[in-house]
Amino acid sequence: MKQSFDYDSARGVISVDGSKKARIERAALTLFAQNGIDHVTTKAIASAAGVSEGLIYRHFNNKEDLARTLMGAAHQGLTSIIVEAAELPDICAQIRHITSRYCEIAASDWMLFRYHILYLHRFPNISDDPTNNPLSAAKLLIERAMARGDIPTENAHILAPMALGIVLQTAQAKVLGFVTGPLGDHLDLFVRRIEAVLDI
Amino acid sequence: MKQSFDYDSARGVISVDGSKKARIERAALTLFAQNGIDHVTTKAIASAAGVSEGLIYRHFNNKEDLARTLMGAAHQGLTSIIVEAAELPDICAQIRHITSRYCEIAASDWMLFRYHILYLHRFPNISDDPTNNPLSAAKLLIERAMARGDIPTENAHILAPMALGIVLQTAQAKVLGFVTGPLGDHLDLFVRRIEAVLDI
DNA sequence: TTTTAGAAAGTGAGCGCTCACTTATGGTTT
DNA sequence: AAACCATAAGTGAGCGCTCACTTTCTAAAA
Repeated sequence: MKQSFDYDSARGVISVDGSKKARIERAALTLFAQNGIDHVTTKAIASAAGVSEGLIYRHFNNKEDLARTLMGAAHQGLTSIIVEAAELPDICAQIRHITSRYCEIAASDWMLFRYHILYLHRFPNISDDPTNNPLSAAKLLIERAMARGDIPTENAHILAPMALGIVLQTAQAKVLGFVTGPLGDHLDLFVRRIEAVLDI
Repeated sequence: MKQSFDYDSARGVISVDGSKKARIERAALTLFAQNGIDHVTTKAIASAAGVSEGLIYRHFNNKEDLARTLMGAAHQGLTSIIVEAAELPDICAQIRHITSRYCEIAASDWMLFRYHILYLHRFPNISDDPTNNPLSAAKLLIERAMARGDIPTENAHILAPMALGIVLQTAQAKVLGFVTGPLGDHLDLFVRRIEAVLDI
């Protein structure tokens, strides 16, 4: 089965060709993110995508498989941002890169971001791969910075969710309607506070 | 309708008498937190509570009403912790109090905590009341500390989710299985990093 | 204390309906 | 004609919820 939902790391968005499969994926992602997976019918996905219901089952085994595929793409995309950042020389540059890219995706594809935040926990097997998972990747960056002596040695395993949480919890507040406007408006604040959390 | 699910702020847990209504609520909370609201049938709730299915509808209008009542209790309980903290003299004491109580609840009633973290977004009308909502309450504490000159003036509206996120995102990591063991093990680290986020 | 009667609590079989998934049919390309 | 793609109609399992009925509680009347 062709994977048309590859993450385009150069542009920071999910690439979507004009194929019907891609239209199904985009329609499903939007509806899932807005209404919750269980409140979206396959008829509604087909209708929003402008295709027939049966076509969904030509490309995916079932609705859950579709939802999981979308989550896998989102998860992969967000993880790769952190993995890429390992190339950068110091932890400060890494933080700025990751934060900036996260804000970019939140702005350019809020539905993808929202879907990942709200429903990741529904697919436990996706995030339990320690090699492909934002928390593990972030932990690795932090541990390396500690080993280099760039930041004080501390419990990296707990600092990783804390650091990501600076951005993700603000995104959650945006989901709840508490925060309005683009996350990118607060990019500098994010970076400074993540540095504070890591005791830089 | 009698409200048997009042939050017991003296003990930090949800009080549950032996009534059948309370047993329905506890069974529903546990199943909802574990499996997601839409994957729990009313038959399963009744069975777990040891009552008939019809009894659920003597106490609640429908399944959604039950789920909303539970979320309201959880939300109220967690908000009141932050509101109570306003009595304390300085921001450091407030941070320690809130963090400590959050960890206590996560330990004593993890299902309640988990339910609140995972499904709050499903009930937008619950959190849009600015007088009864953890984010607003936290924002108020931060603004007052700024007014007193205890911490530098900054965007309190963004700092509030960041500060809560230190604990909540670690809790989310626990939901995902990345973090294991009680949150309370990291109480001191939480407090220090929240202070860092607020630039104390 | 006993009687009595209405209210409240409790039951569980089954109804109506939704929705994920299938399949028979029609159309298009090679 | 053969192979493939797409559709719309169809199906049945499973769900929330109802309702006729029973049991238990409460308290006033006798």
